[in-house]
Amino acid sequence: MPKISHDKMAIRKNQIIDAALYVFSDKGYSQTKMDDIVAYSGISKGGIYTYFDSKEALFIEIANQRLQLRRNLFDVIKAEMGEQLNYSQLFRHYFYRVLEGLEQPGTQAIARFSFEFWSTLSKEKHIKSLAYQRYQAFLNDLSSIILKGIEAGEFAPSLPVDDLGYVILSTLDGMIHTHVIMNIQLTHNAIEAYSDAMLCLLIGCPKKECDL
Amino acid sequence: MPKISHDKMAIRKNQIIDAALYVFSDKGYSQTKMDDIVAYSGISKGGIYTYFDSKEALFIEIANQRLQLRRNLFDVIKAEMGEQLNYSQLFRHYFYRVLEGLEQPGTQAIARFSFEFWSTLSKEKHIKSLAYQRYQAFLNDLSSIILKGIEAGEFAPSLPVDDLGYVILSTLDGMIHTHVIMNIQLTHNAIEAYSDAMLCLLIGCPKKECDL
Amino acid sequence: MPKISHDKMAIRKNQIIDAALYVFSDKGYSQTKMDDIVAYSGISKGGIYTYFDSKEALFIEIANQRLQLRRNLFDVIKAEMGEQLNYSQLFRHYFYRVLEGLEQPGTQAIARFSFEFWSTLSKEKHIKSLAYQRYQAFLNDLSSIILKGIEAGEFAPSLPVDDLGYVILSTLDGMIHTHVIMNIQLTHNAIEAYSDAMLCLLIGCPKKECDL
Amino acid sequence: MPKISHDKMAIRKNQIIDAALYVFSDKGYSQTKMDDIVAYSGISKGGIYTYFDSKEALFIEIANQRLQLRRNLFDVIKAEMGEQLNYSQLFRHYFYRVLEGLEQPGTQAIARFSFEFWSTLSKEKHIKSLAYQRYQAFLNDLSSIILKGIEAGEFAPSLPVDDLGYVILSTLDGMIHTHVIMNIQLTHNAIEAYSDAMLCLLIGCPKKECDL
DNA sequence: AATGAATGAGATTTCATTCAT
DNA sequence: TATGAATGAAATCTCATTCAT
Repeated sequence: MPKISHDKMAIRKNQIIDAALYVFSDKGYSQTKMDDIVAYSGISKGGIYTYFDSKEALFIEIANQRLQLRRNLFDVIKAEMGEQLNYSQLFRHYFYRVLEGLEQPGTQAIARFSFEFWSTLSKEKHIKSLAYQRYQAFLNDLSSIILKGIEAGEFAPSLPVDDLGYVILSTLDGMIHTHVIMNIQLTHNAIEAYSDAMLCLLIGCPKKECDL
Repeated sequence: MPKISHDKMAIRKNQIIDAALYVFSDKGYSQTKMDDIVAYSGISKGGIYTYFDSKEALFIEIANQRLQLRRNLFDVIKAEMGEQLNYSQLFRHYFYRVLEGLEQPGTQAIARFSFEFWSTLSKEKHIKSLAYQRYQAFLNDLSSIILKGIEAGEFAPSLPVDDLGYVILSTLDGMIHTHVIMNIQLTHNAIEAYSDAMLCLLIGCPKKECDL
Repeated sequence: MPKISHDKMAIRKNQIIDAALYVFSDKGYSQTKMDDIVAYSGISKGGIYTYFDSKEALFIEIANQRLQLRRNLFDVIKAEMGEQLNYSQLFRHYFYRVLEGLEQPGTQAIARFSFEFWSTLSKEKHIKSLAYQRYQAFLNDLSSIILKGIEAGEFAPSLPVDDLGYVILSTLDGMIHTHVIMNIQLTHNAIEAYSDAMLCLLIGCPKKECDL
Repeated sequence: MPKISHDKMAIRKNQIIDAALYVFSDKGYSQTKMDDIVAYSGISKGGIYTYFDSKEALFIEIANQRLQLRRNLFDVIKAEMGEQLNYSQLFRHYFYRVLEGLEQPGTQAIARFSFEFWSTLSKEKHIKSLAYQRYQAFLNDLSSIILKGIEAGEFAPSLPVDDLGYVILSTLDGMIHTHVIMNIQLTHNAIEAYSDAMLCLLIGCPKKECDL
């Protein structure tokens, strides 16, 4: 019998999350002080620690929400495009959506503090395992779609699906990293080139031909 | 008229660099305290500050040395392989060299603290411009090789060379990032898949064919 | 809605002030480390910084309290002496009070670190303006008393009141400075001579006569 | 048999003194780094320490030179004014010379770092005794002139000459202090008022009359 | 549950002085 | 003598987290 209702707690939690997202975006992860979140959320230090064990926990909550969004993206695209979509187009749309989506306000900032978080804490045991879970979850999504593409006769990769998954996830992150961390302009042509390369991989362009 | 010779000073500088490289690798960039470098190098605090203005300057020196190494890598490969090497093979070798090279002791650690450095400090003006210079330098190297491949009739990319450069540099970083930061196993197959994808891009696999 | 009452906070603030006053007196301003104040007050480093932004702020608080005391001194003397006091006597008492008061325990030490503070930091903008405010406040007090003395027909200075104020404040400080900073014995006769000189000024001893 | 002549050494010493004077004036005593003096003098760190044991010794050398100047001031005034000068005029000239002299370039800066030096180091034994010597030397000069003024029938102080000396030296310092440390404007009227007051003291304005 | 004052272990950099060359 | 690289003991302020109220 909680003294305040679950609804109230959820509202409060969201207030905190929103404030954290805002401040992390503004200052980056390490430069954000708990006091900044206190100031922006209007909730007291103790209040925040009631709902989140640490600054880290706050990030992880945000990261999980973002992960859901990204995992849902294939479904969203499917829904938007309707049934006439083939798998190649699905992937193309996905890459464009993610990379062009970086220009939406706030998105780069989130990517920025996320990269910062992982690279700062990647050595900690519990962070390692968390990263692994996230990767696996995402890889599953990807693999199942690729497999469907293969079943549909559209994809014919010459290498195992999981390895393709590694490449796709990694390189997509790399495209984002160079843009948001190294601050290099990301052009439309680069996005197209990237998509082409990934599609080649999935479709299985004949190596011999390609490589001479 | 220096009190001690330039040689001695160079030796001392290297002592410091070596110690910093060791400690950064061991603890990561932000977790490294100047005291750690002092302890490991056996050189006094003031002594280190005689040669390097800050921890940041120490990192940048290391990063510059690594950049040289990476920029030289194409030449090294050419020299090793002799003249019979074609450009496709040159790139394949390059990708393998970089990615398999991660298994050499110390290499991952260096990548790790480098990612950490850039993601932590990427917002600072002078770091931004440094990142940009490094990117441009590297892009130049890459572009000139791709252009030679085109002249040789081996490459026929369907997109501008600079955009290809962005994709290659970014995605290669991404491959490394996922492995060293997210701690995901990097398989031989993934390296191969990655190389295939990049080669498709350079050779210009016919899009229509590829994408249906 | 403070977690602890305002009273408790005031007590804590005073604890810190007292400790700072003690340590400044003991070691001087620049030789006092925050750690000394921490040790002597028994309050944690962070606790002190909760109440005072810096060592400087701590000094200024002390200095303001002392300023109040000194500004009140004329009133105190009036109250003690009753109505039969004339303005000449008021000033004489004031000079004696201040200069003989230096022999009270702790007073010299306070003067000492105050001189140190001002001479060390006098070039900083915000310190300059602070010094100016303090001077003006004090000058006002002095001027209004001198003016009353004039109205009462007791004083007849031959120069503007503000300039007299400058001389009185400056020279009184000088008397203190020589004693506490240069460590020169301050005799009763010197105090008397000083008072005579200042009184001449206020009363307006005929110049011709004086100067031949 | 010195390897380099005394002349060369004297030149070198002066080079250092000049540089120190310049930098102390520019930055104040505590803010001056030995490296600043090295940079400005063009003489190496070791070189400076060959001639002066410490930063403190450097200040003391400068202070001694200035003391000589100030001690000579009475003679200079006498010489300039010729024999028709009486003692009252001598003192008046002296006060004006010192106080108006503050407007000469560099003079305030010297006063500033001198006050800083003494107030920072006044607690050290050897500094205390140095200050005492300087005071005595100066007091002697002053006393002997006052005595001559008495002999000449011009002065008739009602208090011992040494106490008058204390008052004159102290208050003159105080006038300077308020101007250069507290940054308060020093007016012509204030200087006149100050001179009047001191002259009253020397001439011995009848107390009863003055004080009612 | 909520508050926010208190904690205290750091972390970077400075600089007078020394001394090997 | 002259040089200037090396020393290393400080010293200020930060901030995630706790816990008495």
